[in-house]
Amino acid sequence: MSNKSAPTPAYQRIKDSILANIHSGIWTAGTAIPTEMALTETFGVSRMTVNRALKELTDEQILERRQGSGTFVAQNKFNQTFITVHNVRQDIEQIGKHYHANCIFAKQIAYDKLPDLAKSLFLHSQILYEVHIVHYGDGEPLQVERRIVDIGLVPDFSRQNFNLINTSDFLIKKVPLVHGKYKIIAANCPDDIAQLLGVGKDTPVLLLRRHTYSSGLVVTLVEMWQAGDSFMFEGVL
Amino acid sequence: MSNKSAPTPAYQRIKDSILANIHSGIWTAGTAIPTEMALTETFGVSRMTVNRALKELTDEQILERRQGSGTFVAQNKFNQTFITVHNVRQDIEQIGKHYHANCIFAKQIAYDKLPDLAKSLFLHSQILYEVHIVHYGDGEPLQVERRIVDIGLVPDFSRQNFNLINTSDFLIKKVPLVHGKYKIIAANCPDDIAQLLGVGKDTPVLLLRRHTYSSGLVVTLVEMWQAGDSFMFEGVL
DNA sequence: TAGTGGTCTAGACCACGTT
DNA sequence: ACGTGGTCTAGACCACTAA
Repeated sequence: MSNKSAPTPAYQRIKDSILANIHSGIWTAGTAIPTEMALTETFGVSRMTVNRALKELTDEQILERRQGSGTFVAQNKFNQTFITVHNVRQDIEQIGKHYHANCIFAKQIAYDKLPDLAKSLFLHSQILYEVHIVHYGDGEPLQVERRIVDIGLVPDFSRQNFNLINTSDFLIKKVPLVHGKYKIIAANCPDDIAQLLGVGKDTPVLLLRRHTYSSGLVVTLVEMWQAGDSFMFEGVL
Repeated sequence: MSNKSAPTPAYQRIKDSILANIHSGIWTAGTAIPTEMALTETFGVSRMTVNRALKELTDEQILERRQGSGTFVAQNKFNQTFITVHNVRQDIEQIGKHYHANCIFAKQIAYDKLPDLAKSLFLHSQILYEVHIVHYGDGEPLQVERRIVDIGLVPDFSRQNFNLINTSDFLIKKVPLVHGKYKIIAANCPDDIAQLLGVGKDTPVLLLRRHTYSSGLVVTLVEMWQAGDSFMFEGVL
């Protein structure tokens, strides 16, 4: 009765079979697919194995399950697309360019000198540190990072050399399991950023702004500016 | 011996416990966590239940598993962020505005009148259809959609009323399980788009460009323009 | 009430890495 | 050789939905 554990696992064969039925149009969005018991008999496997296949397809938003009712082909897919935002360094190296960084500003700052946006986020913090870092690909400036960190929560931060250490890499080691929110905005490039990026003033740029929490407190607020045509977010559905 | 199926499932309690250890800093990135057998005894559950908890945390990129070696706290997290791009209609209705659409252009177009980008994608297609649609929130134009569809693959497309039917919703029904690539670009708003969006020329705008495949052929190419400050992509890590 | 999915058990064999 | 995770079984009880 034991399974010979063929090259392709049973749950994968079941997934492939279901995907083939959807792909070929036999099962369209909203269609009820066979029950777990039915698939158990069709494929000659235990219910747990069928369950795993269906659960994974549900996690991938391809199926939708309703307890007491059945399993259905999901409606979405087009409507929910994921974009992956990587580390700057990874992004730059992935397009085959040599990466380096230059930290041009690193100072402790007073709470009342913060921009309004930052004030609303760092309500309970007194000790804040700001860094400005330019990220280069093959010697060309591709991204400007402006970051504010609550060094009450990450005391070592101000003692790092950010020409060598990536701020994100450092923070994730010190403050694991963070949670954040971000926005991508198209903006005209302010003067100072334009100079650093080597583009004309009022060139359109992508601004990614993110603040990151740990245990309910904002650890860091970061703005990443990049010239619109030299860099972009990219992803696969 | 049977489990009483408490309000919170056993696998969830195990996940919570592991997350608590990571969150509190007891287990940091790279740390090896207890083996499945050890957790089986600790929590008094079967190995399958422990396995589910660990598998889910691995899928969520919080743990990393190495066969023959062990389970470890993952390094990433900061470095891979997901942005969800929804349907325009969903996005507009989610911010509490009334949605409506206006299709202002819908014509079959000849292959040699395509822009270069489109030519490279629709190599094998002869019958192409282009639509321009403006999406409104509370009567205000928020997004302009320009789309080219291979109606050799989706013949019904040209007969729809896109004031009422969402192009994405229609396509996903006709061409299930598609696969696509997209880019988000910051650009200066061209004249015609600026007029439709009701913004000044050269206002910075977000341009999301996506082409979508089915069975290896490009089904549709779409450009979605939206004013930089009135709309944005947003997500949670 | 009958049928569905949600969860769980107590075993098992296997592939892989480390020793 | 040994311990790890990867997969699987043949049952089971439960919660939920629909008839």
